Amino acid sequence: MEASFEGLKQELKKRDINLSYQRLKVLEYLTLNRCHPTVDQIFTNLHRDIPTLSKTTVYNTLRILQEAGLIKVVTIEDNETRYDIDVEDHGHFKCKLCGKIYDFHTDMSSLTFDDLSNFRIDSKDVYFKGICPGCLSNIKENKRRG
Amino acid sequence: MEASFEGLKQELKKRDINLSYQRLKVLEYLTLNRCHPTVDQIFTNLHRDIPTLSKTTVYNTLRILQEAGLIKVVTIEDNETRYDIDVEDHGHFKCKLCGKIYDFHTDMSSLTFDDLSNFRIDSKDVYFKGICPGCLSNIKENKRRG
DNA sequence: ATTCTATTTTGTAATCATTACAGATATATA
DNA sequence: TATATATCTGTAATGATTACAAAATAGAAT
Repeated sequence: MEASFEGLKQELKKRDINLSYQRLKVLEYLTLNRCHPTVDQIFTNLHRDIPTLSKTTVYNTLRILQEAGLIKVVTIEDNETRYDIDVEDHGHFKCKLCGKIYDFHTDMSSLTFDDLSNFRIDSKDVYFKGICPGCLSNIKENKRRG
Repeated sequence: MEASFEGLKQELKKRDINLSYQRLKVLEYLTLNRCHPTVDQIFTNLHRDIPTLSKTTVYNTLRILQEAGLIKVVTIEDNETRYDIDVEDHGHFKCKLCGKIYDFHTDMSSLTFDDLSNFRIDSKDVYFKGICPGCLSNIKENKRRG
């Protein structure tokens, strides 16, 4: 687990971001928890290991990592900003019932759209919403039982 | 302008939403201002005509209209919830420089993605970010002038 | 038109996420 | 080790949104 630390350090150095214990820990958390955590989740979990950790530091770190292109912000819902270590193009599906966010692979280049040739497109995000298989089967189960 | 009121009333009645002056005005504002306004923009503008209007009412109304499927929430940015009267599938492009949000037509059905056949997909959103033509030419202009 | 009931609106207070800021701490360099 | 710089921390401030109760309004019944 601590082994990947070296790799993360390289990533930060490559981008001229000074390494600090807090920054490495945030990055490590995102690497190990690919569930698109919120700031609060990150803070609460890291706080167990680092009792002096401040939420401000988590915010600052996430901003720096995002500006460096190491992480992506997921704004699929308006009341909860989430963070994703996977910066490759992919889609996000949010289940309305359990709230879980699922990754799915999509080929963004397959998407046809109006002529935007005079626009400089830097990023593309695809967000789906609906109900996941687990919650769907729960619904069916409840119906059967009445 | 007031002529479209009748049409909007029908829309509300069809969905069992009681009509009130405030609700009609919010809906009318969104119909006439298709720039994906924020709550604050809607409130500030309507407040000129309706001095007693409360921001809470704007929030309540937007929630009701959204639940009825009459409007869509645009969460392309994490710090500003925006509202769109156009509920048909289409993409949103946000310019990083001027902040303006542009609509563009896309064919969502052209997008290829992983097997989600066990998921119930209710909505699809496509968000692009980058720089719009106007801001791009401003950049060029500034460079030329040094 | 008047009364009654249910719904909606309003305004304030509470909540929650995020940012600003300044002092304390840690890091890198000489 | 001393010094300068960058980072972290904790509190306070901000801004968006929600909760809530009283006031106002709309629609139905008389």
